[in-house]
Amino acid sequence: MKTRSRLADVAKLAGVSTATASAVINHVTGRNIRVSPETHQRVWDAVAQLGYVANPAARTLAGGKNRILGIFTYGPIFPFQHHDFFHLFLLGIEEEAERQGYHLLLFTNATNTNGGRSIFHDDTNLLYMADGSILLGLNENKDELRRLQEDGYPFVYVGRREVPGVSISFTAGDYQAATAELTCQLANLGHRRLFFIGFPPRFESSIDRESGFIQACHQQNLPLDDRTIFHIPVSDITPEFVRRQLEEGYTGALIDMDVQCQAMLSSLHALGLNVPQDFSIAMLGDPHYVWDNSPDWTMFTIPRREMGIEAVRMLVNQLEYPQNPAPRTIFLPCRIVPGQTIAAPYRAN
Amino acid sequence: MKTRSRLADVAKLAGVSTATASAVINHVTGRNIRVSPETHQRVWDAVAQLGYVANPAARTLAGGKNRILGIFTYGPIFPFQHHDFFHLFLLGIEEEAERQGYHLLLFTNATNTNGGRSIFHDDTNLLYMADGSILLGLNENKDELRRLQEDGYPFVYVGRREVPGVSISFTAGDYQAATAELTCQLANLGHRRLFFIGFPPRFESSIDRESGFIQACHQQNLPLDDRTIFHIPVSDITPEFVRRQLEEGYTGALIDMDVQCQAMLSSLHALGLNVPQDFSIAMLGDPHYVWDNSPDWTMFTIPRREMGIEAVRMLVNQLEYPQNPAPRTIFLPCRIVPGQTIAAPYRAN
DNA sequence: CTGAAAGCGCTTACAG
DNA sequence: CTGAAAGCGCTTACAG
Repeated sequence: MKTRSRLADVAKLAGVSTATASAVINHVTGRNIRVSPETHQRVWDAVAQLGYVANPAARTLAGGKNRILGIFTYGPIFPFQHHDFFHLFLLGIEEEAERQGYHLLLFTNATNTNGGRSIFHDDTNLLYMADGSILLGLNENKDELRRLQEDGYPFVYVGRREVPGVSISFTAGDYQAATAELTCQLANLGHRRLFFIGFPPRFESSIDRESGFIQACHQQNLPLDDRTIFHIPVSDITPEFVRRQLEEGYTGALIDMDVQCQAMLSSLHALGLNVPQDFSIAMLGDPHYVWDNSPDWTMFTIPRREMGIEAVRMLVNQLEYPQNPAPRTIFLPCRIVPGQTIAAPYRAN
Repeated sequence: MKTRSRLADVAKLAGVSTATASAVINHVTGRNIRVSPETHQRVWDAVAQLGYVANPAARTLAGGKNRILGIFTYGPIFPFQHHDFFHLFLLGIEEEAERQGYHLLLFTNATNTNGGRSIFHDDTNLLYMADGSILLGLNENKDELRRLQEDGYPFVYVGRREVPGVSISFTAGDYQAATAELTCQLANLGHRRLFFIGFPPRFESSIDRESGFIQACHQQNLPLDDRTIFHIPVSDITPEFVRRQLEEGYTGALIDMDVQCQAMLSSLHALGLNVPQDFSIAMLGDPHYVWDNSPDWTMFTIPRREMGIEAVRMLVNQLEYPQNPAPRTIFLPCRIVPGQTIAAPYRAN
């Protein structure tokens, strides 16, 4: 087992100082640092002869960047279910990181005492190993994000995140516009009463869908009352619930997730009703799970790959041009998928 | 933007030397290094007060470990196809890395001039950023593996890899045993003539399947001649080819991949024959793609998750007990999936 | 055009 | 029980 050669070895063999060798190897010669072609050649010859390879840790420590982007998720990044939640995000992230010449560091050793993951774990801010980081996942800790921002650590969240008091960078899907668009499509088909089932407005992504719905209701003059917006568990989407809605004159719904949509479907079936003949459903996102007998949902897809790509671009831009006041937030359009679950309302026929 | 505090700051605040602070923070107190409980407490108080987080690059450089495991693949780690090739490997790797307290560094910035990826890139050995690395992927460069081994860099390959002159650590699926088992099952059903379609023995995984087949043929006294083992492209698995094999008396085949198996199936259908009534097929691995009308294949599954887990364990063991002559190679059993594509041979009825 | 030297933030013998 | 000091392998002013 031979020992690795160091920059000093290269310098000695080439008959130059480590400063010169470093400059040559890092291709920073040409402006302030001028090196004769002969010296240049001697350095590269020495590198080749010794099989020199730089130690990235030393480079980092000496103040250079290490061209590593961190990836932090508030949970396992490779979940067990086949339909991998993060896969398309990661695909975009890797694709763009490779293009920009960055490695990816996955922070997996971050389990905190509550069983979740934390950035400020034990005695180490994990993220400082990387030049900057991409954060993903629903269960973020806003205090950590604030601290990160206050520390001046460069990061971008994949998904809109608002933290009171600080502004953080993110790339998000434009759920608001997509939800509004689907709502308008239903209105244009003749629906006059539409209701919404979403999650409590604890997550920005839920807020965006809900506000898209409300916005479209205003625009289309659809009524909003206490039977229009629901934050209820799947178990509450019962046939009784649905019957009540039908009695109120509702002819369609915008629903935020496949599980809820499927529950709605089951309840309609239980009442002997079909989609979209008797009732229209638009799904606000793409399915998380694979269902045996799933209709061809009318929905929008979340631009996961693009969100990953743009997050890397934004972060790299931040790292390489820190003074550049580039946009720190970006909304990417969601593609509307026509599907087969919306139609003109029954009563309108 | 406050500046990060260093170990020296912690030491000063706690009124101790950096050596003591380092020992406390790294939990190495107790044997040679004895620290009073009060000192211990003062150090941790200082850490908390300053929000101290260690710089992993400095740790690495100073000869300490940084608890980072590298992951190197000879191609994108997140391929575009939905049925993600690496997903289950990564799942196992992450799971075990988290358990062992290691982070994961994905080397994505490794594109070489040929469009592939290389470990020794430019003037840097990427892998030295990590304590040790896990390598995956079919298109490895054996020269790089040799150099890595000669440099004494700790790594484990997921999948059997043989490099002339050096012995490298790996975790592999036991394809040989699984192929032999399926061959024996067919023989026990009454098949006396079985043929094999595989890849040219350029990959260890192909060699293992082929030798498992040959071994079982010997054991079961099945004939081996020039129509028994094929390394042919999918396009050559034509009805003509199949008819020829049937004429030679073959009643079943062991085939190394879904694409080839499906081609075989099509050719049989074209001849008006059905599986398994007229012909038996065993698939040597699990499908890579999702097929519209795929039979319930008799096959074996590759223990991807377990291979990932064991690779991490082996690597960590190598890192933490370098003197420990633990097994450097491990073969994990493949699970046989009964399926519906093998049966007693037609002629035997 | 090039070199001597400081310094990045740690760990680890070694000395006491 | 604890500290002073060397050293890991680089980069980067700074001096000439």
